[in-house]
Amino acid sequence: MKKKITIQEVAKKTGYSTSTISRSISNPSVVSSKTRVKIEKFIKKTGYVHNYLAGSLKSGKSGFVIAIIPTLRLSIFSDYIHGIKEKLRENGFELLIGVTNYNLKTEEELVRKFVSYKPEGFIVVGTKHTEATTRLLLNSKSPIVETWNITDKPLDLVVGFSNFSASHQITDYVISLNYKNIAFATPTNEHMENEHRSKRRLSGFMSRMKIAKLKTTIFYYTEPMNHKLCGKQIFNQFKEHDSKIDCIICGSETSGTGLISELNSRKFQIPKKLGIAAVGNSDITSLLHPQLTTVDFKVEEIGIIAANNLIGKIKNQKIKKIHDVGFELINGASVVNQRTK
Amino acid sequence: MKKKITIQEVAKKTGYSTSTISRSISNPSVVSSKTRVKIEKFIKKTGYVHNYLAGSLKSGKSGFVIAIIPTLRLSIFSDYIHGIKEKLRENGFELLIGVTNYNLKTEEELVRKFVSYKPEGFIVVGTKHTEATTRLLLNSKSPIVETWNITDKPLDLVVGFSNFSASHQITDYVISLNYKNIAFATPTNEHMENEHRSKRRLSGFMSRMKIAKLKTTIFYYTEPMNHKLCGKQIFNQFKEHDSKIDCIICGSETSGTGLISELNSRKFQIPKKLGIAAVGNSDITSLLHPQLTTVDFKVEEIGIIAANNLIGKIKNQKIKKIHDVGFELINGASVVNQRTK
DNA sequence: ATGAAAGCGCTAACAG
DNA sequence: CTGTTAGCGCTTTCAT
Repeated sequence: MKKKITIQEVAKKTGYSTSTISRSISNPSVVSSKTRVKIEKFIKKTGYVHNYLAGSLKSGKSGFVIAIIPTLRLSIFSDYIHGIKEKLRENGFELLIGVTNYNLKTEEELVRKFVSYKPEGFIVVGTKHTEATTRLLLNSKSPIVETWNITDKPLDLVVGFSNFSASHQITDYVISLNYKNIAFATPTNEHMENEHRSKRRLSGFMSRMKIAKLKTTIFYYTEPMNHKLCGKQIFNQFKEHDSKIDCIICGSETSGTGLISELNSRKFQIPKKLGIAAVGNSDITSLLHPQLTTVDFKVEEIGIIAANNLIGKIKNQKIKKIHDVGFELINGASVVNQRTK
Repeated sequence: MKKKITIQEVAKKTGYSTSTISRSISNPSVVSSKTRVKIEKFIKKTGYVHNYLAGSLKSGKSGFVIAIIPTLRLSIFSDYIHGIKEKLRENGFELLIGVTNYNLKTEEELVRKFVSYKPEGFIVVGTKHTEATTRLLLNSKSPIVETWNITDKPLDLVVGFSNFSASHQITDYVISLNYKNIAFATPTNEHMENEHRSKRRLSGFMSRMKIAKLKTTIFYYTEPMNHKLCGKQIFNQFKEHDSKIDCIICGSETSGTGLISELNSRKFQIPKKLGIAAVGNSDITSLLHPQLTTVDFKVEEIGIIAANNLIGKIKNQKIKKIHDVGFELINGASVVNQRTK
């Protein structure tokens, strides 16, 4: 086992100073090509490995960016991370991921841990945090991007969409199809407690229904991440409900796809006997039949823009504090106009 | 903007030495509780943030583990990462993820970059790497776990399953249901080039078919990550094929779910008019109707065991070099016994 | 249980 | 274009 070789040895053996070695690694263009070639050859020969961590201690630039997400196991979040990661890679930053399981206290613990890594920026999901999280984040003096929601008072930057408007709009669309007895499915309160976004979606629905002067029904599910269970729970409430619901709007892509799957397995005809819509899209919706009518949040784009704006801020560029990426209506066959059917 | 405070200032202001401060942070139990409380209070008050990177430079332990995967956008890989991450977290390691897009040259570049982060271990997908990758990995002197395949000559450790056997077994099962004219769908050669696992799956199919003395048909797809496109391409070849195929085994969960979706959208009855099976499972299969009959690789378990074994090796424990986690047959309704139907 | 001293491996002024 | 110098902030023997 040969001993570890440092930049010092490379310097000694090649006859250059450590600075020149350092430069020829991190900024080759400032070194004469003769020198560079000689050094590179020596490095290749000996298999010297540059210690990035030592460098960042001195330079004060860790190159790390922290992204904190609720879970890695829903495709909306892995697509979002994919967007972030791509943008960071282009700019030479490295990503450290923290997973909260939708728990704000866990988010706090993650932030507490990650500040020790001296990251150059934070990208977090949501605009609601514990006081300690906020303090830690602000104290770090690094740029922060909040995502997946929009607010007029971000900690620093925000890139997202209005969960209220998204829900409002899908409800509006469902109403425009002449559905009259519409239910909204949402996580139970205890599961919403940490998930401000679900509440905003429920509000969006209620608000639009009030305008239409329609009666509202709420169904609940307890396992927001479990497609099948959401589907089953919603179906059970639907079945036992006394008045005749003609459309269910699910508060998430998870519950929406789960419900379609549940109904399919019961050969319950959609949209003939019941319309289904949702707030949120995923790669699954387009594989189901009928395809779910829903609102797509362009999560990868949120990731890309969040990373982009964060990097801009790191580089002291002037960045727009509030970026609303909006959303897009996905017109599936899971609802149909009630007049013309 | 208050200046950054270091361990030195904490030492000075509390009247202790830097060693004591350091200990009370990373190894509190060796410090008297009176001292610890005093220091902790001071830290809380001033918001001092420990610099983890500086510490690891001195201690020689970065705490980083590198995981390299083909993509983050297939749930099999995010579930796998989830398993790894969970185990690492329990043991105080931090995860750095590299994404290859199924390209071995990209894998090489990622490894080249990541060795500079002085990681304490590597977890890679696959047992096939470029020569340079192998050299870099071995040169790093860190433990390495190869995954998703099994080999009797791992670089270091391996945790996986036999792609050949998995494919062999699903073929065996399909044959046992008295299907006679079975096609196998696989990525085109140019897309397999870097993906040894697809070749092994094709071989498993061919081998079992040979034993059964059945004629083989191969269908190809060109975009292994695109569910819908795989499905369409396979369907087109099926439609234009002259002899009457009664079952298609798809080489991946992606193509399998894509094909079911495609057939559903054409109201093509499964398994009545055509049986569908696959090699590989994902969260989508159980939401489709009929549910895909396939082989499940227990990817999260692979992640957990890989991380576990890596950590064991880091801690100089004796770890079994080769760990075959096997696979499990998932019995969906996408195939049916041809005799009794 | 605590302190003093040494230095992990690198980068960044600054000088030439 | 290259070298000299002076640490980055922490951990870790080795003492006491």
